[in-house]
Amino acid sequence: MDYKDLQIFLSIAECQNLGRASEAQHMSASSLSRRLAKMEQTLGTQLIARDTQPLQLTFAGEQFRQHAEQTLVSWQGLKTSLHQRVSDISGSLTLFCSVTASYSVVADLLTQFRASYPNIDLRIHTGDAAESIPRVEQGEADVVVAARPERLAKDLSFKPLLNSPLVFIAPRTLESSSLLNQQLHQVEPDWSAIPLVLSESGLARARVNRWFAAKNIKPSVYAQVSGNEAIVSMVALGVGVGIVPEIVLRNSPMANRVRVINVQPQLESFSIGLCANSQRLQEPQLMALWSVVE
Amino acid sequence: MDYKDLQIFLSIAECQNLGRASEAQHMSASSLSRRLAKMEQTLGTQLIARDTQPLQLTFAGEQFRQHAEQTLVSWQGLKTSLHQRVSDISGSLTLFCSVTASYSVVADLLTQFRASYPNIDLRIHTGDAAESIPRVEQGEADVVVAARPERLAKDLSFKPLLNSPLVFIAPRTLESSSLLNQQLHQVEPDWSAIPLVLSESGLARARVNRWFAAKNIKPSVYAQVSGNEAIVSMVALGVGVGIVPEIVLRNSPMANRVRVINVQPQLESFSIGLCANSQRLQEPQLMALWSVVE
DNA sequence: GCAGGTATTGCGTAAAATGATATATTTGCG
DNA sequence: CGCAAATATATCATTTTACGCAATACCTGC
Repeated sequence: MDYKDLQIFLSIAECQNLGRASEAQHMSASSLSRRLAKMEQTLGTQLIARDTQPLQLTFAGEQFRQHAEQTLVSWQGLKTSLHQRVSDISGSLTLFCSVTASYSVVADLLTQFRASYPNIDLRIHTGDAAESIPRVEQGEADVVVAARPERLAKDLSFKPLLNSPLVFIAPRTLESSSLLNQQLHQVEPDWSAIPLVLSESGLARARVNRWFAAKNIKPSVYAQVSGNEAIVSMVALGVGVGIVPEIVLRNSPMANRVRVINVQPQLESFSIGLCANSQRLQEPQLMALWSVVE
Repeated sequence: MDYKDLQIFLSIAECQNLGRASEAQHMSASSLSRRLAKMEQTLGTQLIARDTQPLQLTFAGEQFRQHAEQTLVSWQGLKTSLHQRVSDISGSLTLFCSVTASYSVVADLLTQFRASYPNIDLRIHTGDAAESIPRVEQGEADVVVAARPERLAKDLSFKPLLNSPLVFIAPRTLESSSLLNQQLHQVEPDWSAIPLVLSESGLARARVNRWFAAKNIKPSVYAQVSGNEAIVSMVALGVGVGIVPEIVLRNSPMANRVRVINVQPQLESFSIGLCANSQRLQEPQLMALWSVVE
């Protein structure tokens, strides 16, 4: 039995459904199902009645829930009490990230961070992901969430949080007879005939340029946009094909009006993480943030 | 963090030394060391001061010890409370095993069993391991600890506990000029010239017979003994070469007067475990014992 | 300074967890 | 009643993690 199991169990009990719990825990539902089954096997009792919807705790499950809650509270208490000296460090921290990042990674990060360091005043600024690195270099932000650049300036430190592939997206248009759609159904479409919506600058743009250069193609750029989120919107409107990190797509309300198209070779993945000035990592607030990412 | 980690930590804290803790937990010291290091990394603090002997808890370690104890007590309580219906089953259970088994596997098994089912009166009989299977077949014992036979009678159930290889042992005699020693230092000794001390019967004897038959050798049997423990003693006295399960050797006070010799091919390992009549597994006492072995 | 016991690290192997996919099961609605 | 959507579980390939052994680093007491 693992503390992660306890957390998973509480999450399932709260969500009353594996799917939602799997999102909350950032794990596949199959994994949750198996871990729950294993807990039940360990205890030799059924904890959750599966023949009902929403899921309901059995008597044993209720007992276990109490144990799990109590244990995790004690654990959390221990952790914070051991960090007490640093937990009452105060001050402020300015974090810059894209809107997408603020919805996904940053949201989780903050939950943890606020619990451990309630006295640090965290200010979040959002903007185009391409601006992240410059902002931290120029000291306009203490820390940023950014994709790891090809060559990281040597006075910057990077702490990876997750990977996200860079994908081509096309409008999920109904008129399959459109010129755009005809092109895309070819094995090797004529890219010079396809209007593209690209980032104005930044790592994504650099990778796209390289991808086309490798194929010796001069792409036809319909629009250059600042902010990956806008790319999804424009593609959804049907103006052309765009290229965005998969995580942007996943968090976009337009995601269902757009489809991912497979290309070969695949573009290199983004490694998204925290980035800050190496010297300044000694500052207590930054150390605190760093320590939250285990 | 895992409940096993908590247990390991408590064990280290109690033993004040990794070596003893590793025996108590049936794990290698290196594993304990690594798991302790990982716990400290998780908590971001040192838990045990390594620069002192015996090992001493730091302040954080003391805090953690309290958390661990409290959590494990709560966990143990939960388990027993969920098994309450069966935990107050009473009755008696007769277990037959070899002396060696009673020292090693059975000792641990009993600790667990008594904690979970204090009202079951467990009677232990010890004797030659070769008698185990007959005893359970004839109903003289409710359950036995035995090596898994090649062909298990179909009305018997077997639950493995551990594996132990079957090894050749020779006296660790100082007179390296002895005839026996000269033979054994050959790459392929003349087995017909080496006096052997073997089990009178049982699985070990069957495997030994097969081993020699495969080499087309007629072994020279000096003595046939009932009880593997006696083999070690006789070999220690210098009468010849014996063949015993490694676990018998490890638990023998004669172990240091004897040495293991390598032979090719190696004899097949023993799988040692619990064995009982399949039908009778429905009886509450046997179910209880079975459930203790997770 | 040098044994003897003790903790840690490197490395190859073995076991466990995971996600993607396929399958079974249930729920809700026409 | 039956079909579609949603939900849980099983299977499989892959990755990750834990393990023991052996080699190394470390401390202790003489």
